[in-house]
Amino acid sequence: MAQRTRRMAFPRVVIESDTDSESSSEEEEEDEAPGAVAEEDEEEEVSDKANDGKMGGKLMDSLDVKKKQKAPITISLKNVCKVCKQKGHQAGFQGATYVDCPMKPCFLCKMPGHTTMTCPHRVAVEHGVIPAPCKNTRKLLDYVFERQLRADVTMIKPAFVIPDQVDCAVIRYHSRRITCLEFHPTNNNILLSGDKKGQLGVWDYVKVYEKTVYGNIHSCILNNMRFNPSNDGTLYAASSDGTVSCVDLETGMSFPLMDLNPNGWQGPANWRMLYGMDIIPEKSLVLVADNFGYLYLVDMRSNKKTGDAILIHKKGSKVVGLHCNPVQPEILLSCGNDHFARIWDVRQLEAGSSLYDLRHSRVVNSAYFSPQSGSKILTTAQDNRLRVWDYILGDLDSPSREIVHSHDFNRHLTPFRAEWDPKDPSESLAVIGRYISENYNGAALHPIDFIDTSTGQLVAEVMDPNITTITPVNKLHPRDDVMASGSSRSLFIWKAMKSELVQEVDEKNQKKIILCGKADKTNNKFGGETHDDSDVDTFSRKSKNLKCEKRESKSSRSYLTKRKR
DNA sequence: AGACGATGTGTCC
DNA sequence: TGGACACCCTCGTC
Repeated sequence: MAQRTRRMAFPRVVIESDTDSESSSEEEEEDEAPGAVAEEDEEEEVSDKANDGKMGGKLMDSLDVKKKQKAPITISLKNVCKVCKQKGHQAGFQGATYVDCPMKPCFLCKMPGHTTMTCPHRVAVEHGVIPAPCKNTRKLLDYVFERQLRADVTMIKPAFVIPDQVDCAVIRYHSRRITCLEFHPTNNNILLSGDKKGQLGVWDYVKVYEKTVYGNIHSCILNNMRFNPSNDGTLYAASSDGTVSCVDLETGMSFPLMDLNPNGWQGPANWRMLYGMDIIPEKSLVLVADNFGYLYLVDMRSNKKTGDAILIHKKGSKVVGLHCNPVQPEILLSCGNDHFARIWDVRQLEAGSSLYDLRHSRVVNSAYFSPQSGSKILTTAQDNRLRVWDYILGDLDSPSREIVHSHDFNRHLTPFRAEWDPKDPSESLAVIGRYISENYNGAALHPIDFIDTSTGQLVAEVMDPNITTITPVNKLHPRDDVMASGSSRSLFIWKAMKSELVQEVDEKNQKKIILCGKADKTNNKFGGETHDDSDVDTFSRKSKNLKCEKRESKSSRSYLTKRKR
């Protein structure tokens, strides 16, 4: 076409690296014919001798000559791929669909040869389920063993209940992104939220208006919270400021249980940050771990550290998660940046004394025992895989299952953590936010995924067209069919209800969306117009009108990749 | 509307 | 071992 002849008339741009190579760019350029490209080509000035498109000594010489002559060489990068910087294709959004760079391995499963869009773990091949080698090689004794070990866990999977409708929300509630959530252990309607600034939110989501943010407890990231088992009016919080605080929820008054930076800022090599935390009520112990690989035990009665810090992960690496077994609280599961999750016996803790080391290929964001029997383990790693071990007393050398799931974005977002549904009697349902977006009816949304960890199947993808931000923090209620989500600075409560019921409830009580903070543009599309500090919008069921239809082809996909044995 | 920057991890030298 | 730099679809602010 005209555009092409024009292109031919201008010298080809040669970028100064030899990677702009070979045949691929030539062929692909012919396919691509946006009008703007030709225009932009006019910006490109390259020496005449570069016409053959090959980089060689001659060309380098000529470039040198040009440099000496101070002739400006401008190279427009507008029509190169922003991912690989090569010509002939463009990565990025086309409408609400993100097109991947074909030169990179799949961003979802990390394997070369295809892109995220065509990844077998994303696209349904047969009724949405990838045939997996589910050969059952378990022996009879295994079943006897399992029944003894998990006597109270039903073997028959009940229907999963998915909280999939936004019931109420506080938009821009926190001043920084939300990092952790916790439901009150006895008061069903209270949600606690921590943020990157160290602030603690207390919200009664049934009364909706009753909300507080305590701002003076920590000076930076609130990483984990646990309730005091002997007084549910107080909460322990571990923060990147190096302290564990004990907070009175009524007053917001707090005192530090432990401060690892008593002398203040002594440079990054000395600043200790606390990440993982859990509690052993029977021993009145708070366990916390820091960014240098050490575990600390704090006595809740004396509020004093007991014993020395113990190196539980690679020296200098962050320990991001601690979880005590619900049945055997002395059995501790830790995980961190050294690519391991480790099982420990708290009664005989010393460096290198772990009972098992569960190897991962990248950083482990979280590791949890199953909530009722404590006999399974679920980990989230930054290699885009969830791993499940079905028995802690079985073979732990490799996971029973690896489930490919998009959650690897680690910077600028709170790390994704897959968590068990505490109410699921079969201990198989888990929830985790998804990083990668999907095109739902023209909107790019990041769903919250419910995954059956016993099969790898995606049970539900929950989203609302008004929530366009990623939702990395999700907590299922310990007793009610309710889920809390933290997305950026906002909190959402989801309920499991039939949509008519939601509508009915909303008509009775419409004011369930609270808008806080500045009213500038935001990705959360709830509201629109708002006023100063805090205002209330009708939950106008914009979301209902916009309610997205699931894409037919992907309505039941599986992320299962590998099943052992 | 577009630019910028706060940020963590991996890889290279 | 440590510094420099590269990063995929962020998100809020100016």
